[in-house]
Order: sequence, then C-alpha cells, then structure tokens
Amino acid sequence: MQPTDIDRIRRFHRTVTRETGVMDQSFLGRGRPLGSARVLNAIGRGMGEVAAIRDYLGLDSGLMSRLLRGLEDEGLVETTPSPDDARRRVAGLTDRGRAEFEAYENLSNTRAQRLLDHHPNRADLLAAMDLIASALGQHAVEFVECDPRAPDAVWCLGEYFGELARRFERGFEVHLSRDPEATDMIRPKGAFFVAMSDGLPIGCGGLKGHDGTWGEVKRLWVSPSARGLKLATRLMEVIEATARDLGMSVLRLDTNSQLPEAVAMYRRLGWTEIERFNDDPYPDVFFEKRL
Amino acid sequence: MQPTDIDRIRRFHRTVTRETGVMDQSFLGRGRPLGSARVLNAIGRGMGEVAAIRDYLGLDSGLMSRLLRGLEDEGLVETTPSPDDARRRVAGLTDRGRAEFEAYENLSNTRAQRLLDHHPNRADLLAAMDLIASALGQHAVEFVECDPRAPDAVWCLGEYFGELARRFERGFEVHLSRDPEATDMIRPKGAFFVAMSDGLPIGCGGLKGHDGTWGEVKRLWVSPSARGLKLATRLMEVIEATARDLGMSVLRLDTNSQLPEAVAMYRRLGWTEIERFNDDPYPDVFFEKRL
DNA sequence: CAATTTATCTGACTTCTGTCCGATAAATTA
DNA sequence: TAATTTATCGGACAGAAGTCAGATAAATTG
Repeated sequence: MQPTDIDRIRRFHRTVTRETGVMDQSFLGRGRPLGSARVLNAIGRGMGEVAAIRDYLGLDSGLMSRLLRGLEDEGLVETTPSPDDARRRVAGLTDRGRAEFEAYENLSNTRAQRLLDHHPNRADLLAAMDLIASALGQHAVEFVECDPRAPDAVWCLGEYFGELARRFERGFEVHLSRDPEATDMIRPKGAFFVAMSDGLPIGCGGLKGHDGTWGEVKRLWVSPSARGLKLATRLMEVIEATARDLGMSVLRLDTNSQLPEAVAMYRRLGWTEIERFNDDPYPDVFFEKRL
Repeated sequence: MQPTDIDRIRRFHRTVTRETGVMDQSFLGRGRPLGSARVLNAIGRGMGEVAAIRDYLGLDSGLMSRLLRGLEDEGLVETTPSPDDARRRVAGLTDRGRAEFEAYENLSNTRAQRLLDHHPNRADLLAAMDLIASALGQHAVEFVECDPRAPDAVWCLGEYFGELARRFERGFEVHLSRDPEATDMIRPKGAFFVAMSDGLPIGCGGLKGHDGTWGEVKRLWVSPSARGLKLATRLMEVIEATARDLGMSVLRLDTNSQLPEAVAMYRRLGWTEIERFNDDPYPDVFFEKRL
C-alpha cells in the first residue's frame, strides 16, 4: 500500500515531535523548568524587550513576570527600564546568565553535530532542512533593512553572484557589472533589504537611487530553499513601498532572458518592458514601473 | 556571514518546534489536556496494551492509569483484561472515542494538506521530509515479518523493481526474473521482512528457502530517503538470524555489478564471491556465506 | 492637569504534569 | 502451596503552567 502524501508528512511530524521531546528532556536536565529555560534562551538570542519575549513565547503577562523574576533571583538576568519608555523593561544576561545560556546552546549544538556526524550525506540533509524550514516558516519572514556591506547582506550577494555565474552561458564576473556603490543603496538615496527567516538570511533586494528622480531595483535574490513561496514578490512590495516613501515616481530594472522566472514575475507584478537604459553587458531585458 | 551547518540545523529545529507548538495548541482546542489527547491518539493508532502506550509516551504508571480513567469516564475508551495475561489491560476506543480520534486526525491532516497546498514543489518537500524523518528516526526502525504479498511489502517491491528498471542499462522486466514464489518467503520455508519507520515502509528483504538446506537472500531494498543509515546491514542481520533459526547452514545471493554499493556491502559483511549458481539473466555477481 | 491607556507586577487560584508509595490481583517461581 | 514477581490502580503530594483580577507607575490623550 503506497503511503499517501499526508502519511509522509504525518510521519515526518511525529518523528520531529519525538525529537523536540528529547531536546526538552535534555534541557530539563539542567534543573530548570522549561518555561524558564525558554525565557533565558530568548534573552540570550537577543530578545531584550519583555513584551517581545512574551509575544514570541506566547506567555501571559503574569507568568512572564514571574519567570523573569525567577531568573533574576537566580542571578542570571538583569532588567532595566527602557530608556525611551520607563514602563517597558529590557532584560539582559548577567555573566552567570551568559554562561548558563551557553550551556543550553551547547546541548543544542552537540545534538545537531551528532546528527550531522551520523548522516552520510550532509549536503542533502541540510538542503532538506532548509527547504522545510522555509516552507514552515514562510509567514515568519522578516524584511530587515541594512547596509549592503553588512555580513548577512554580503553573504546573500555572494550566493547571488555565484548563481548568476552558474546560469549565464558566458559566465558572470562581478567586477564586469556596473556594481552600484553601496551608498546608493542606503537611505536617503536608496535602501537594501535582507529577508531573514528565524535569524538566517534567505533573500535580499536593493533599491538604488538615481539622482532623486528614479530608482533601480538591483540584486533581487531568493535562496533556492525558499523559492516558490512568493518571497521575491514580497521583497518587491517592500522595495516599491520604500521607493514611494523616498519620493521616487519611477522604478526601473534590468534582467536577463536566461532568468525566465524573473521576467515572468516582473510582468505579473505590473512592470512594462522598455528600451535598454544602460550599457551593462549582462542584461538583455529592461522593465519600468510607474508608482 | 555564512550560516554554518549547525546554524542551519538549529534554524530547522526552531521552526519545527514552533510548528509542533501550533499543533499542540490546536489539539488543546478540543478542550482536553495534551496528555489525554496523546493517550487517545496512541490507542486510535493501534496501540492497545496499556504498557505499550505507557512506554511509547514515557509515562509513569500512576499518571497513565489516571489518564486512562479520565478517558473512560468521558466514554471514549474501554479497557478489558488481556486474554493471555489478566494482569495486563488492553484499551480500545468506543464509538464516541473513535469519532473523537477522527477529529484529532482531521486537525493533523488538514494542517498537513494546507502545507502541501501552499508549496510549489510537493515532490521535493515530501522527499525532504522523508529524508529527515529517516535520519532522525533511524534508531526507531522496526523489522516486521510479513507475507510478501502484504500491502506494505508489495509497495516496497514495486519501488525496488522500478529502481532496477532505471539502473540497469538493459532495463528490467519483472516477469523475466525468476520471481520466487511468495510461499518460499514465508515460514517455515523462508521469511520476508519490511523495515517500518513510524508506520511507513522504508525497506525490505526476503529469505527464500531452497529445499531446507540452503537459503537465498532476495529483494533487499532500502528507500532512497533512508540510504546510508546502515539499514541494509541491519536487514541482513535479521535475515541471517532468521536463516539460522530455520536451520539453514548456507546463504547465497545474486546481484549485479551495476549496483556497486550492494556488492561492496556484501563483501564488508563477510560474504565470499562464488560461481554463478542460477541462470537468471540479470545478475552477474554471486555470493555465499556460511552460517 | 485630569483622565485614560499601557506595560509590568503581584497574589490567588485552577489545572496539568510528574513522582512516590502502598494496595491489589494475576502470573511465575521455588 | 507459599513466596515472589509483575501490571495496574489509587491516594497523596509537589512543582509547573496557565488564568484572572486588581495594583502600580509611566506614558498619552483630551
């Protein structure tokens, strides 16, 4: 009897549920209830605002308060009133708290490492995990505006150029392309966005400002693991909104007919094909959109 | 900054943890604590013996007893003493219990279906899930002895023949091969095993009895999603143990040089190459092992 | 400036989860 | 047959998780 698609998903789900149960057990091994451990980990991972933690973990305000107090009593956490709104509190780890957080991190990391060590095909396993994480987390993607020279942005751009090199018959050399100055993709001239899924970059897109009147969409890239989830469309929406915000009335972009998915998407999003507007050697299709 | 392998696994883990949290919430929506819901689901999925459920869910005997009683009070479950050991109790669903179980099943199924519907590439998503489920569940594989004509066995054999057809240059036609009678792979003559991972078949192997003196290993197959996890080796161990149990002193098998992984494995497991012992057109390598 | 809203805290309470121990009754062993 | 082991049950209890209503203090609004 052939397993149905649903059977396969459910088997996956059960296996993975068992796995999280095991992780929970090992967390409990540090002698702290799961609730406290989760709060500690949220703080350690950079969440400072009490409200943000509460929201992330879905906790009642009373419960949150008590868990935080417990961690304070243990000497792991300190809270201070937020500078711009003294009602809010910001939590941070003490030295002991940081050590304890690292201990939890080690538990998770060694478990991950063990899984990796016991698998014959790391690349496929990791690709499968990326694919699933993107599929499950597609509604939890954050679009973070940053400097295109920031680490996450640079990583995305590296992947982007690498992919172009693979897909273009003639290859692709970064320095051949008119690489816009990073400062053209920073406010107030332009902007650059990285799509973050649970802390990992999975896509990017830039808006390059041209002497205040028009903008150019550049470097739109989505990780292979997140393709098909309409992430590029959402990035474009963010970029268009930013362009309007910056007072631009026209957007342009160039692309290549060897990237048919991209060309199709621009058409679908209401862009119209125009004449070549630069002498860049790589693109052979040009689009424009009035805002 | 490039995400490390560990980062990627941890992201996967967090995403999937969030997902199970959502499922738990939706289960709670039926107004029953998670513990009870889990017991009900275990029973619905075929676990009858109280001890088996307790073991599967890792529950204390007292807690188990109380949860079971709660479900009985709700009229969802009935327990009867086991026929062969009246100390043990066997739990079963009442009609109302079955309806309630179906309701939980629907919650899980619709969530799975929704995920499937929202993804552009079902085949890749499912393959990724199979791969991960096999990697995580490699220590929870059960080797079930069954009739080679049973549904799970037939499905595995279909996959097996399909793969042979793809890998052999000359193609592969099932009827050309000397297809051993199913009854030769059933006790007392022989045996057939299906490797089950959480209810889904992921591999198989047969032991064909030849007039009581020697046995032949046939139809050894492992699902692509579970390759590299030493599953074939474990299947072989089960088959060899069964052969000893049936009083066989020699095992033989044939394979093909176009399946180098298989040939390498047989050597590693202590098999020695021998002369051709049948006139089957497909195999070109023959092995023997004395027990 | 008074009234209202917002973010957090506290206490009281319920339910759920997990543990321990002894009771019971059915097998198993000596 | 008596003693022991095994599987379940039930009571008592402790800690964890979650809910609710009010208290407090800092913003915000009118």
